[in-house]
Amino acid sequence: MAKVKLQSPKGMRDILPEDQRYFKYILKKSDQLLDYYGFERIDTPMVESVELFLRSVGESSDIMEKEIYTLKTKGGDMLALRPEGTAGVVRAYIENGMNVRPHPVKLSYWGPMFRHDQPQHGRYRQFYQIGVETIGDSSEAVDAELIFLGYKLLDMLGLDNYNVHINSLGDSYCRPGYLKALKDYYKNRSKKLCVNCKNRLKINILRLLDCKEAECVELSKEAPQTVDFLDDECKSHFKHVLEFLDEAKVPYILNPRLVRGLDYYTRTVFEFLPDEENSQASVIAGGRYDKLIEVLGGSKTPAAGWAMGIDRVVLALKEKNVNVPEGLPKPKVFLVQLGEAAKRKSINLYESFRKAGIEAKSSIGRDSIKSQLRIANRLGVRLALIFGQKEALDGTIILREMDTGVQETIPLEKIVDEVKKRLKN
RNA sequence: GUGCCCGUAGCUCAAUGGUAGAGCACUCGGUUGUGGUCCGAGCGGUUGCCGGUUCGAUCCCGGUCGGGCACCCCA
Repeated sequence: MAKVKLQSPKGMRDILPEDQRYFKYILKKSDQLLDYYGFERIDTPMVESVELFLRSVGESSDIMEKEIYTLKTKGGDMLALRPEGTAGVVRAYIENGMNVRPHPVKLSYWGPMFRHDQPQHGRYRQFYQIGVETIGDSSEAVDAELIFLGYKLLDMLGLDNYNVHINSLGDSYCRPGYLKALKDYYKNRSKKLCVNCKNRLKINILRLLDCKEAECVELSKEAPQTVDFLDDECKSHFKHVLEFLDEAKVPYILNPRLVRGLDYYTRTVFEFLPDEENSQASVIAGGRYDKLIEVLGGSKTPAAGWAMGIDRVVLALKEKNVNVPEGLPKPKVFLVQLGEAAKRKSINLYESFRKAGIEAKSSIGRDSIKSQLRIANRLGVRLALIFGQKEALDGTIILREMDTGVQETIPLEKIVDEVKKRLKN
């Protein structure tokens, strides 16, 4: 068999130890915030039936048309790697009869998502999201709270350069009227559209609005806007959401051309984009999806939510040089062990430092004192403890101040206290 | 999926149409059980992979895989 160099699949990468602290940091902050706001954690499978996404995300969405990872089981079921989190959470809500819980049901999740897309800066085929869903409440306050939380979370993470772009898509009562107006508008102008948009005209007309082709952008400027077609209820809903945001001092930008790539959104849709102009790297996106639960077989239940791209947040944290805590606390003490007897006794000694809450390190496999002290030095510990044959026999240990090289022999039973004392100064 | 750029040791890079080096990193040593600086040694690459041109290719050509960027789209 030919030796083939193994590598991770395209667009999928390893998250190495030195990057784990970013994930830890982001997850910790989001837990702090979301716990307080009453979001309960839910985990759903990374694989679901294709049908679920077909019905939720939408057949004509790019996700279903070209990005979905599908697989056939040995039993013949068609499954898909989840491209996003909401569908699975809603499925779980219905399947587990969560409609009998007090509403709204507030759920949060995090985990890998999969899209077969062309990898690029901040875009991977396996990427990580944190998401929240508030199910069973149609009020404006929910939309506003979600947006506020997104804003707050970014702020807590040390990212304050994001704006909320917001729009309302209307609902099943008023959207048809809008879509018709849009269709009429484009009907006479279809010749000017790009190839893609000509296709969109038939399949998913809303998406014409966020095409980036120059001619299409030009046309969309004059196109009818969703807000002008909202019925009274939708209009009032949108207005109130904005009022809430004003009150909460969340800066937002009304963007009539903001539509989302997923079919299930109704009324409020929003995206968090960085300040820089023309940046498309949205880091949080979401909206209201009052129809989705019905579509997936539940009873009529309004809901809203968002998802945050963790990988993009990590990039932003690095770019902004945000101070992210080390993954492991810096060790204060290094335990040098020489010879069998010392190594045997070291296990308990090491453990007594852990119990005392003192960060210690050792390198149990190494024999020479030289290489062990080298490591101690590299780790930047303040104290080295030298524990050899002789000391193991005498029941003592040598305590060395790394800065000065000054050493002292201490009775073994007093060493933890002595280290504690010295670390205080 | 499309276009442009890229692919030499873990990292950063060098080199020549005749099969490759440096720095850093890593391991070890420089007196018996003592680090940082210094010195020395070692480890480490079928030059991403496959094929073509050639007497000969890491360098030329094609393909492929992977990466970067832009587009499409999106978190």
